Amino acid sequence: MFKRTRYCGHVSEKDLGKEVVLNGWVHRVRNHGGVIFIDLRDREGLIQCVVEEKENPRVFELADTLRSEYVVAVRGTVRRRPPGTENPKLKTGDYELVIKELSLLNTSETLPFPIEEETHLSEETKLRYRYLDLRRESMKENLLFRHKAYQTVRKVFLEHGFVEVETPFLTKSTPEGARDFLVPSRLHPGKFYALPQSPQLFKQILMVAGFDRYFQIVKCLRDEDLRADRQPEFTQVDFEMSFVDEEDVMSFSEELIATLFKELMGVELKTPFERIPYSEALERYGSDKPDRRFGLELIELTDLFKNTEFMVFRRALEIGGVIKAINFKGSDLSRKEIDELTQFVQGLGAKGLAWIKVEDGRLTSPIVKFFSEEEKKRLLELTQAQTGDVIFFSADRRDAVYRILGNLRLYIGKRYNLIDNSGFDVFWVVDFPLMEWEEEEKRFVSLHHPFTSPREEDIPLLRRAVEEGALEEKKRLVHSVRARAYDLVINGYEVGGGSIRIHKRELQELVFKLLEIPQVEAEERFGFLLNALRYGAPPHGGLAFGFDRLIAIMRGLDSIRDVIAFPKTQKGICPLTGAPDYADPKQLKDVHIKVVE
RNA sequence: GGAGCCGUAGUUCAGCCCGGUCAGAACGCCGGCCUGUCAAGCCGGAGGGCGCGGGUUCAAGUCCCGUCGGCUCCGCCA
Repeated sequence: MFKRTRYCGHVSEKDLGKEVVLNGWVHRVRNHGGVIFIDLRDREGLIQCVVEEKENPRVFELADTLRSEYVVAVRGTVRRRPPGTENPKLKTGDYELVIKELSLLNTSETLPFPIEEETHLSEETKLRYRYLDLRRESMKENLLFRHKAYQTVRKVFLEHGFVEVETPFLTKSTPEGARDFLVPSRLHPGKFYALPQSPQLFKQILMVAGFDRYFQIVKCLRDEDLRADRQPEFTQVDFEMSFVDEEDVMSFSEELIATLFKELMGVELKTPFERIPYSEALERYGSDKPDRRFGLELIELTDLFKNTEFMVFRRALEIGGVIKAINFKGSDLSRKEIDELTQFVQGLGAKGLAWIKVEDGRLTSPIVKFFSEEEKKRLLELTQAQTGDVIFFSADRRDAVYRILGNLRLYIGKRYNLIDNSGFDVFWVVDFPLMEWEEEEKRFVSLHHPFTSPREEDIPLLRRAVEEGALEEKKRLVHSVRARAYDLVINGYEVGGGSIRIHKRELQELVFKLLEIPQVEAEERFGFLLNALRYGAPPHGGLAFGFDRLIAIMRGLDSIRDVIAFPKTQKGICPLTGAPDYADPKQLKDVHIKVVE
């Protein structure tokens, strides 16, 4: 075999007249009788190679047997294509390689699908033949783009004095948060390691150890249901800094993100990024990671309907709920279209979807008869409704209203192409409450994680909450405690989140107490962190970016599967390898596991 | 745990609403022709019984039930 002197995609003006050797895959063959064209492809691109029967009958004969995806080495001379035969669609389209020598390195069976962009393959086919799927231009570009992003991220961290440290994968299960993946211990029958949901505790301990600035590009594992933007194993760009406050972490994050967008895409993001309070995100968009690239904001109507005759609304008010609406302006929806949206919200758990259509300044709707003249008038004012508008209502518990209208808003935005895809909407969500009441478990849970620090001035509220006996008052106190946390949102995706952490043992114990994590359990689960906090833990904070999501957004993709080399299906299966699979009885015996049922 | 969409040649998909030449198209594949194409072209050919299992019916890709798989979403994801 002869060895490559050029990548196919790198052949250029300066190779004219020179002899080069290319190694690659036969992308396509065009046989015209006396002349054969071979599009030869490698990682860097594609170039046309040509052989004429009368010039080189021996090579021609071999070239005639080539099929798609055969692997070959060719030696030949680069020349300018004859005038009029250039291909402007190819980077190398002005040149071609005249083949002098051809070596067949391997054949290929007929492919299950063509290596081209046009065919949209089912996810299972893509993943089963991932090695072929990744030969396709866009998939290859996704991974090469991701590769460049790793390099840029490392460069920015190094410029700012961060130290790269690896943390363990075989570690300890922590309560709260996602379900852990467990690994049975062979040496300790009945005991299990947990795979890390994030390096959270280790990076805090590295701060206590004095490393001051840490980063890691690291896999995290969570055994939860999958989504287009959620895989059981995913990559975080994780960092932590000592002797800093929110501003330091956020401004460093902004520099990192802005550098990525600039160097990889030439996009200038305006820094500092805008900040919006958590409460505003929910009030206006019904989401803590709103897509602000279109309107359709939520309109508050609870007050307007406080004396309503409409039973559906009244019941919502009686349970302390709220009434909100969105106005789909100028949509002039048909009954059929409204039915489709109704079906959508029913899928979210809504009983139905109340709506009003404005026609010739009049309100048309099955529910309008329940409204007084005054209510109708004020409704038109508050929603600024005009002829052609359709207003959708949700009346329920506050969280349900946010969920239903927030998701309906997104659904309409996508369904009716309201989203402005031309740019990137990048902003921080700040002022999260530290905890919220979890009705199902009848206790408070952390919004971020239990190591997030409350604001200094809110700590007294926390202390009073611990003492408070009356639940309603306790809720009021706890809910008014703000966290020193921040989430980064781009185009409606949460791409990062972090906080200033608790660095004093006493405060950490107070938080555990409110979360009703018993002292014994706290000791058992993360006593090692509490212990570390005894020995001079510096104030610290950090953030982690969801690297897969970030890359997907930058590439304009809806699914992170397209930026992961070997992802899993929605059921957590890898069609390429067949994982997960049954274990060999011997292996199970080694790790002291007996499978029941 | 739940909702929705989808599953028909190697691939992408039409046919399903209104059961009865409905088993089709394109690409790919195989053979032939062809000296400038680049999604080459022209001629010819092979290839599936409609994810799987029940049921309804004289008759089922087509209707019903169940099940498996893919996708999207809710729950879940500190």
